[in-house]
Amino acid sequence: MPELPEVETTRRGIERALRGSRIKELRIYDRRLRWPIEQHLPEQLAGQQALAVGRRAKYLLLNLERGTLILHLGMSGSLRVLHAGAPRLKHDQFDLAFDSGLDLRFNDPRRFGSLHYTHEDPAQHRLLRWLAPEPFDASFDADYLWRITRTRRAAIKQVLMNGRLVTGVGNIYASEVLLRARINPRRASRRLTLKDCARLVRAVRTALNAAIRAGGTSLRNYVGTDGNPGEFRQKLYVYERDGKPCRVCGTPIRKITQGARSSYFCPHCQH
DNA sequence: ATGGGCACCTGGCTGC
DNA sequence: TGCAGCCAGGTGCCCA
Repeated sequence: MPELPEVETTRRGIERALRGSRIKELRIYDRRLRWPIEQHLPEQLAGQQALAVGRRAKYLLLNLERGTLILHLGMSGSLRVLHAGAPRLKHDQFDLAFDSGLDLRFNDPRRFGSLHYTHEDPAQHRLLRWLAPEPFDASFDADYLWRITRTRRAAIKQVLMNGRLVTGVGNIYASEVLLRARINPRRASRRLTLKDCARLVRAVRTALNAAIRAGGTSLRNYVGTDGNPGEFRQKLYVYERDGKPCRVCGTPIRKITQGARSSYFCPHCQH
């Protein structure tokens, strides 16, 4: 479910609510996430203060005094900040209870999410080590995109979705970004010009920024930490708009399948 | 090295 | 109403 804007919206909500408070208890309701939650995690976390909440790609990083919690929302996960004792709902997987009287609750119907803990530099964790630069980092620029696409035959949509090449862009925003950059999702990556790469970098940043400002996109499960849905859905140009008129030129939006995922594009605006 | 396909899991919707 | 089939926001891993 969540791509970078939803994860960033979640990060901001959590940080505001939890920064500085101390973990009382990790209550695990179901350890069977994408990787089973480590058995002895509760003892390791109890008593630690939450110093800050960071983000790397779509991972949330909860900085504690002695280590870092690495949390991924998967396809259908969401985090909410609740008052202690709030009734449990179906698919609640764990609660991180704080001494402030607030609980951080993870709900994830499909259980594709994950929770890890490390005492080391989280950037060196096996799940984070290979990730591409952050989209808002200066190192993610037209030259970078041009360089990594020179020898690739894969469609540009696939490159946007590959976390080792580009981070933060998932299936919704890949289509949205390509519309904004006026590039057809099927274009072979190595056929991109330097100017295409420059437009693409700008499009990634503007699309992600606009979605963050709207609190993310809610389609099925996603809610922010306050329980409210994101409002970017109304601003989508192409995603799940097949057959509807392009907001730029009026041509019907087309839907195709790439790598078993749906792509949406305007056959008139994108080449 | 690259890229394609599968796997993990539950639920909602469609169409017979 | 029931049920089969398909689809859904991610990504690690195996194989050619």
